[in-house]
Amino acid sequence: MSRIIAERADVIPALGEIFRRCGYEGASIARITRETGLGKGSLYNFFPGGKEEMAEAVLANIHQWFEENIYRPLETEAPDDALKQMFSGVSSYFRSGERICLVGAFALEETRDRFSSEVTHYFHRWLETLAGCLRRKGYAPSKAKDAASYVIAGIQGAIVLVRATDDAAHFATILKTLKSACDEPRGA
Amino acid sequence: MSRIIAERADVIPALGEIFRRCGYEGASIARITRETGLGKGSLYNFFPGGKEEMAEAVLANIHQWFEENIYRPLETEAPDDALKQMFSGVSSYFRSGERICLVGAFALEETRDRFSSEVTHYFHRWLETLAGCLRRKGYAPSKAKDAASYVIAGIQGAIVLVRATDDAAHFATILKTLKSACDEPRGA
DNA sequence: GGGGGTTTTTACCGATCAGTACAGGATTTA
DNA sequence: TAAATCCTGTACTGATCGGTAAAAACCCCC
Repeated sequence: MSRIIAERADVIPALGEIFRRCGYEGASIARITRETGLGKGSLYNFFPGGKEEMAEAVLANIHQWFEENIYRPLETEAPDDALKQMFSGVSSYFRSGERICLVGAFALEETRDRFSSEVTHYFHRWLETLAGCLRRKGYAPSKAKDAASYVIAGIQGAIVLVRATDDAAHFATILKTLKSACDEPRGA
Repeated sequence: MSRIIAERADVIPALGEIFRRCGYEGASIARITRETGLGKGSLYNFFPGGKEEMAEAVLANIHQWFEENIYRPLETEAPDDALKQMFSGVSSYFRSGERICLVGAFALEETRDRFSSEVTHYFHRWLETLAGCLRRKGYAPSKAKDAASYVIAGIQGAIVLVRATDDAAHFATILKTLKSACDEPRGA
């Protein structure tokens, strides 16, 4: 290990994986120190606000990733390209459902209240950028909104299903169906 | 309150709601005693195995409900009726997403490992009975399996989305789209 | 080779965790 | 009514929780 073992930014991804694996309550400080290799002092030096600040930093980091890799393409690129990027990006980001969506998990946990603004922001941005993309693709505004929530729910549910059944194959088939549903909108 | 305030069976639904609200780790014994009104002694009298046995009882209770109200109709009734029952039953059971699916939540939590057999059983039964129903409706076997996982993922994701956005309206529109997707199978 | 400031280690805090032990109260049985 | 059994409130255990404080180690610049 080099001189400075870790900076604050270097710890955040590791924190993210711990929160993913254990949830917010299950990620005890003792566990975090053990798995990051950082002592309590270092942790509270990086994150004076304690565990809550750690989780906020992780959520901000996640949001930034989605902003750059998912939302921005949905806003700026050609609809079909953007959709393709979204599905492939999401598939590799969540490792076919073996890596859970921390924001979705937080939405189900009790911690939902604590981080409600981050959680709602994440999903609102996703909903609005995806709906915008579908509008540009030719969807009527209200259909675009419905389809966006439909697709995002499908992705979140695919993660749940993969974790529950321990069968990552579900993920690809579900996303494929979602993608084709985007391409051939049906009447509601 | 009557002579015997509560029997074991009476406590289980209350336990279920607490686990739903707080998760497994977040549902402390102190909290359970407070919200059920039962003392520690009574709780450990009903559930000698402690919190783990409480959660198992809740999961068994949930599974039984789905077995009777969702899976059995899917197996025995006419496909279209069974599907209708499933969607309306699920919608009222999860109160349009405002009540989460405890099994799905456990699948995302760390507790997944502890209750993995119950979690996988719940989803496997749902997958197999729904796929069977779709086969009887005319789906090819492999299409039926894919559609079943697609629909169940959609339902689970709808719950996540409702909780995240605090907008229960998503639930009905997503389930409506899922239902129409069952009625008009598209090519994959 | 020192200061001076910043990390990091370590011990410690009160609170809470799940679970146990047991005594006293209530109920049932005789 | 008396005895036996069952139920339940309460106090307690050791462990762990998140967080703090201060001393020790470290680094950079002079």
